[in-house]
Amino acid sequence: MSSRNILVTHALPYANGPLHIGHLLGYLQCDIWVRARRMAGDKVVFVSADDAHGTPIMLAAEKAGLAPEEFIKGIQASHERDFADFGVVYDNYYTTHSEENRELASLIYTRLRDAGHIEKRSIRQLYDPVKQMFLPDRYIKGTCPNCGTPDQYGDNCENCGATYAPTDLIDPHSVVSGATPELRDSEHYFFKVGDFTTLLRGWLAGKLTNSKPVVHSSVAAKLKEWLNAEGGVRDWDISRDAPYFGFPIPDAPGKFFYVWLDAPVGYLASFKNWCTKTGTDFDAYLAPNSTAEMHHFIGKDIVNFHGLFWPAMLHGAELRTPTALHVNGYLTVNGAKMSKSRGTFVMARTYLDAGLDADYLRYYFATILGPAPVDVDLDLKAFEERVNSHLVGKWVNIASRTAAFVHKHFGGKLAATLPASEAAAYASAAHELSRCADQFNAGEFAAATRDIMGVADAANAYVAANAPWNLAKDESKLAQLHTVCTLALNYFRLLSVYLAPIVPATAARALALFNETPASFDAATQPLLGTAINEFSALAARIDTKKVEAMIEASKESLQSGAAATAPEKKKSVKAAAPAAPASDKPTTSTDGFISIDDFAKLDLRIGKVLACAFVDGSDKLLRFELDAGELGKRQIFSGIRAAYQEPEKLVGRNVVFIANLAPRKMRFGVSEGMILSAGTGDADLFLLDADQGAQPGAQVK
RNA sequence: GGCGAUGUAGCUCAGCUGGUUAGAGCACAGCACUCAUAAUGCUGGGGUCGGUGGUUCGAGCCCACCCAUCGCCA
Repeated sequence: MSSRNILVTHALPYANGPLHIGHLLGYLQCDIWVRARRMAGDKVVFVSADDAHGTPIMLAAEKAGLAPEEFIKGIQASHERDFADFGVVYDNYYTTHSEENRELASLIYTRLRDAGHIEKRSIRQLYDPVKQMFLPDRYIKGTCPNCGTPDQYGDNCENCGATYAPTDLIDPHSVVSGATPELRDSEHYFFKVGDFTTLLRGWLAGKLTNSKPVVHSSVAAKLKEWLNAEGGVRDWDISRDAPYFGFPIPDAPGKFFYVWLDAPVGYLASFKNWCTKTGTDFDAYLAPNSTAEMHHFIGKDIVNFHGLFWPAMLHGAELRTPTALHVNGYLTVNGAKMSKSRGTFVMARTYLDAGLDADYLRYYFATILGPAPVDVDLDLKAFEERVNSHLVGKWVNIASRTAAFVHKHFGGKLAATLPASEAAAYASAAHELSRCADQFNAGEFAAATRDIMGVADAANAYVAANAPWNLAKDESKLAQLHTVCTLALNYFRLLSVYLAPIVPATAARALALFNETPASFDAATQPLLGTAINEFSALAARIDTKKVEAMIEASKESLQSGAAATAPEKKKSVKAAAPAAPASDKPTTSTDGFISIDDFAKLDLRIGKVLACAFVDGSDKLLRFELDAGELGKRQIFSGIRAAYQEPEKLVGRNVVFIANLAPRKMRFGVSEGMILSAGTGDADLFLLDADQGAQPGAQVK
């Protein structure tokens, strides 16, 4: 049994929105790896944090009418709940907006500065004179200088794909204030990454890790490309001007660390926070000569930060460099980029709310994950089939079809011994799966699940070949029956042990059959004999297609309610159908049950005067309303309240309340342009909301 | 435009440093079984391994060029 000391992190989720299943790909991969290392006997410290700084968060908080510190707390709570519910368990989950992080970031910066690796120079940037702040490229829009398409972002054109500087835009304007930005000079601080080219080449070649590769070969190729670029690795701009939500740079008034400087430092800050709580020696892991390992799980979009800047920063600050980067690709759904209109941009919470089991997504991801940073696909049909077939049909079924015999004929006890042939069969299977520990270690999850299912197939074939249901009919063959069931249940136990890192909750229930908990791979080396087992009860249900459909449907709906209000900052995030990209901007959404005033403001509630109301031919639920909405004109709205209002003509003249900016919905009887509000439980128990006399049609409800 | 990754049965993928008739799972067809959450077992159909041209006694695996997809950079 090995006994490595390992510090593990995954990319920090950005604190401006909820997690989606693309994020989960990398996080679950990381959690599976951690669990597998622990079961192999290693000591693992698994830490993470919310990435809480940067312009997008500052502006999102402002929009929500909250201080950034308050804003990020709500987001973090939602992240932590999602992680817990997907079985991702940390030793410490923290935030980059912490005292430890401020100290560490400052320390690293100061050491780099004192060693001469920081340089100041003036750069020219677009400035928003109204908002009085410098604007990141994404916060400037204008007409593409290449093809003339209007309303394009400051870094590239969606239409022709051209890339350019925001200063090249024709008719540029700030998406924050709408003002025309002006060019201004500002002094910025740069980290001279190029000073560390030799170190980085050596690190990539494994010279600091006893020749163990630090990244997958394809990632190494990419990093070498950057290292070999003409003119070397360029200096990295690490400062931002106030106002900025982040840490001030020591001795540099008005300057703040760029979010990407303190984000990876956040790994260490979370770890340090844990060290303090547990009395662990931080330096034992972080000193340059440490024998502990440091592994980072990241998405392929942030390889440059972790494969160039980060090792250079660490080394320059006299800290150890990472042992390995585990890079995952993007997640596509049904073969295409996650899409809000197709309902495949699924939030982690939406998956759970649809009633789907977290372990099922973990398992599916495991079956498609390898060590290469390639894009993988969540094919929803394959997801159902594979989970149903592998977990329910193969694995759980082994216990389901044999445990009852043990209780019925043998008092619930496994046989005390196995005949030589059965003992050998078990040993062979256990030996075969023992290599899974290495497969998990190498990130070969797909290979591991293939091998595990191979043993499950063999176990089912064994049961079929020995037909215990026939043996049970013959008194003289009961011993043989006992043997068959005992071996089959031991196969089941063996499989449960090796599946435990992937489907921890289900495996825990499985091993509870034997009064065991998933602890180590070694536990499965020997079969369990002579002991009592518990009654078998269903461990895993087949996926109901309707739940998957409901999840897709719910994902479509979340678009409709949020689309209108978040216009300025939605595009870039669609591209990142993927892992945590800490500096990307995603639409802001509410978190833990509370909504912000901003969320409320998205609803355009209005008074509508009922001009006409009648039954709808062909529907026994709907009433067709025609409303006078004042400045908004006339609206046709279908409302399912017929059971409560049998005489629709009597509603004419009332002032009802309706949602004016609900996305129009095409129905069989026409387009419904909003939703009329009523109170009650449904059917006949529904009461229209209305306003007192005097309210004008079209008046806003606030 | 430069560079990189990927491209193997309907789908998802294995194929180690080149070596006999290219594999698995799912899906599909037939048969068997009835212990089990209609789960399981057996059998079968199905691929000129993106294309072309090379190297080699021999290439899915090596080389060159091309095509497609994705990405990085300018």
